[in-house]
Amino acid sequence: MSVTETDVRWLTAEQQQWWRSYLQGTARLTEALSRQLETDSGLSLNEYEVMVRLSEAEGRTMRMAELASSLVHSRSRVTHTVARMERRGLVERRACASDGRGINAVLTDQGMAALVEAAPGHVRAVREHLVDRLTDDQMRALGEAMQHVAPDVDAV
Amino acid sequence: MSVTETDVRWLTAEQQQWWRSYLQGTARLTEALSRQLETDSGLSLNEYEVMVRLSEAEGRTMRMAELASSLVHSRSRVTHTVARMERRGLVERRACASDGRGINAVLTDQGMAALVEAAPGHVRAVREHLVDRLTDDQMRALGEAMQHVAPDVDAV
DNA sequence: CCCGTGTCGTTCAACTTTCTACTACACTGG
DNA sequence: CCAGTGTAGTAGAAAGTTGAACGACACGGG
Repeated sequence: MSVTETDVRWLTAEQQQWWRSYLQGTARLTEALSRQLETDSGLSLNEYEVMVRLSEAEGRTMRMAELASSLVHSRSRVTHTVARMERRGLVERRACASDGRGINAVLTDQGMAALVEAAPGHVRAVREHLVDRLTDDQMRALGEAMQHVAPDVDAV
Repeated sequence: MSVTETDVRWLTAEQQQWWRSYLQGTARLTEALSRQLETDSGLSLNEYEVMVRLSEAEGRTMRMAELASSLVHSRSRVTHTVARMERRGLVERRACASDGRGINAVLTDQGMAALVEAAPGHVRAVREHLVDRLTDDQMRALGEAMQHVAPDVDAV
């Protein structure tokens, strides 16, 4: 039997409803968080995420590719982002001792300070727009559901 | 009492964990869906979303601003997106009879055809990466959680 | 040792999104 | 009927992202 239009497994009405809610919700949330960060701290959400990762890494240092895969960004994108941040003194780039191809991105003291200053407002916004509107059970359900997303194998 | 560092209501370890899962999950999901659409249908996720909205509207027609708020995009962004799509014959722009300022975006037959062709693959990807990995309860929980996101009042 | 293959990070150009300003029209109150 | 104010959509430049190609280095097999 050939695959025809009727063989498509469409979403049920319910599934579609929740899927739409998800789409709109993420869009609104991202929008709100970006705006807050940009307005209050002059940082983009991406830059903030970079700083968070670096701040938690050993020696506030990560390889570019590691940063990219953790952010689910292309290597090219991370190159640009880090370059911009370096110009502003938020991060530094250092050759990697153990791998001649590698570059380590390091969060500078200034970058760390910027993160410390930006964090409370960001966390407040995350609470305001999402966390505080959900019970702990709902928040866990949300997180657990999203953990089921397939890791993208063939990323750029 | 002044607001000091210690007054910040940080996320609990658990909340932070779910929040991270959410962030990574959405990133991966968006990435996967964009790639699938781009590869299989030559459409961006945004263009696809525009077409979905239009296809469901009365007369396959929507006002630009309506489209913008439904997509949670800026009006400017929608202007550009629709302009590009118009050049490809997917949509048309028509003056709005009832409001001299307004423009109606209309999904063309060609646009509808493109949507019909792209939809099965997209739905399959949504299932593969998310829906089929969740129980119906989990999917509902996800949708319900995201419905609690505050509608962004002061959007651009 | 060195070749083939693969990874790392960057570059450049094309493309998309954002930001700000602007024109045109709508609507309300005097 | 006509300010004043607000909304709809656009334009153009600046900023960010993508995708492909590239040089540099790593690494295993012959």
